Amino acid sequence: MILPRNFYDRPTLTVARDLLGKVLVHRTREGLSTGAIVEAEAYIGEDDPACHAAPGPTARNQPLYGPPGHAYVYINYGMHYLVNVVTEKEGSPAAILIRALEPIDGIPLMRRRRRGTPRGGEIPEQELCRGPGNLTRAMGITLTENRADLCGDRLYLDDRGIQVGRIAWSPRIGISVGTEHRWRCYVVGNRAVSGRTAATND
DNA sequence: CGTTCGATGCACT
DNA sequence: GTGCATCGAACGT
Repeated sequence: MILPRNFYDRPTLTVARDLLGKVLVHRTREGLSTGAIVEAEAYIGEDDPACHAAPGPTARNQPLYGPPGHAYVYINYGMHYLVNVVTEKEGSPAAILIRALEPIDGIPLMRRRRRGTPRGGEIPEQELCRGPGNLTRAMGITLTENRADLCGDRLYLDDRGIQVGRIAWSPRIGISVGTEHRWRCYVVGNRAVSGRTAATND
């Protein structure tokens, strides 16, 4: 079942928790690729210094201010695409960064997409979508998907009734401000979760 | 095992 | 001009 718009129109931390175990689906001309979300981070409002909405509305962060249930994709470090799902009602900027997936469908396609990057051909399955930059690469998500309606039929989230194990919360990864919030949630012990060497797991 | 550091493009000040 | 919501190669232990 495709998640309806009202799934996203709720408090962001609640949506983040409920995202774990849901299946991200991307249909392209190349084929279908899907994976279960095992790690996500919330970015909430202009008062969150790590949120792209912190400076107020700009050209880039416009999707954050838009209606829930849309994708917000941007370029990070000049070479990685990062994908978020927009939450909360229009005008209240918040989103959830998808940080890791457990691959389900289209694994050969994921491998092909990551080929050409270092280690492309021989990546273990559990590492294909480990990390926000890696998963967009494997899923074929680029700026073309920015603002995509997640209630459409190209890029969406599917509830397949997957039960995840224990969930934990930690500070968000890779930021220098807003570290007081434990707004990163993940499936404890899952091999596809990023940040494995840090004290940010368990 | 651990840490450091370069790549690389663009939004924003 | 500055600073990234990253990744992985290259080192050191």
